[in-house]
Amino acid sequence: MPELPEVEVVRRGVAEHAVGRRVSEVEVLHPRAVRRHLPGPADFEGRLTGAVLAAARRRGKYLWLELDEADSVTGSELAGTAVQADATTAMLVHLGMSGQLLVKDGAAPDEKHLRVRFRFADGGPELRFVDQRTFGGLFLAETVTVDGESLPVPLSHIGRDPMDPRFDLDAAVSAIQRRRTGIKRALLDQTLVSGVGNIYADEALWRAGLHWAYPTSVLSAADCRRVLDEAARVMRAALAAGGTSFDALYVNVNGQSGYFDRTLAVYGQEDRPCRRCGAAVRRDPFMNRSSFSCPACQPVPADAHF
DNA sequence: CGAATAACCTGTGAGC
DNA sequence: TGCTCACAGGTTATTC
Repeated sequence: MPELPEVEVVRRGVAEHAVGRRVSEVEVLHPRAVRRHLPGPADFEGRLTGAVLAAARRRGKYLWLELDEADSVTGSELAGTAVQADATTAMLVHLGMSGQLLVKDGAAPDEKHLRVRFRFADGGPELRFVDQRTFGGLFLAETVTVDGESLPVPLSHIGRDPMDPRFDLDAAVSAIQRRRTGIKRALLDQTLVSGVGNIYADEALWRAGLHWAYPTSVLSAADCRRVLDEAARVMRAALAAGGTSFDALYVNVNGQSGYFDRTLAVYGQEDRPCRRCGAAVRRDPFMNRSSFSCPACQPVPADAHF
C-alpha cells in the first residue's frame, strides 16, 4: 500500500531511469488508468508523444513528471486555441492501492495488469504503469509557481508532508486542533498533513502513545507535535529500508520490494505482543478498514471520537 | 465550510 | 472441491 516512503522510492527510481528521456510512443491499454485526464486517452497519448521527461517531483503521495513538450502536439493546439507562454505541463501519477511504475526491457512480456506503456526515442527500456485494482491513475495538468516551487494545479489542496524541509509544524498543529474529529482521521486528511496513510498513522500513534480516537479538540499542542514528529521519523526509517511491502503489489521501479514490514510495531500485528509492554495488539474496525494499537500504551480516551 | 460516508476496484484467503 | 464473503484501502464526490 504505497504511502509517502513507497512513493518516494518510486520517484527516485523514475528520476534515475526515465528523467531526461524523450517519449516516442505512448499506449493507454486501459482507459480507467487515465480517467482523470478529461480530454481522454488519445489526447493523453498525443500530448506525451515527443515530450521530454524533465524532472520527477512529489507532494504527499502524488508524484509528477515535468514535461518539456516542445516537440509534442499540445492539447491547446488540438483545441485550436492559443498556448499560454509560461505554462508548464506535468504528468501526474497516483499509485492508489496497487499502482506500480516499472522500468522494463521492451522484450519483457506484458504484465497482466499493464495499463500504460511509454516507449522512448533512445530505444532504451520502457516505463510501464501497472495497476491491479485500478485505484491509481495518470493525468496531465498545468503547473503553477507557489512559494517559488512549481506545483500542479490539481494538487494545490495537498499539504506538505512532515519530512518536507518547508513543513510548517506549528501551522499543522493548529489546523489539526481546529478540527472536531479523532486524531487518526486528521492524520489521514491530506490537506492538513500529507503522505500519511493507514500504516504509518498507526505506527506514529503507537510511537506517540496516543489512541487513534483521541479527540483533536482536546489534544495538547505537545502531543500533536509529538505524533507528527513520530510520523516523520517512522516514514524516514521506512524510506531508508526501501519502503514497506506485504506482498508483491508494492515494488520499486525494478520490481523489488522493501523490507520495512519487518519493523512494523502494530500494523498487521493483531494478537502479537506489543514490543514496548507485551500486551496483545488489538485491531479495531475503522472507516471500512482497521486500526491497530496497543491497549496498554494507547488507552482509549474517555471522550473518544470513534 | 466541516465532517462523515459511499463508491470506485480486483485478488486473496478464510470458512463452510 | 468449490462457493461466498470479508478484507485490503487512497481519493473524490456527495450528502448533511
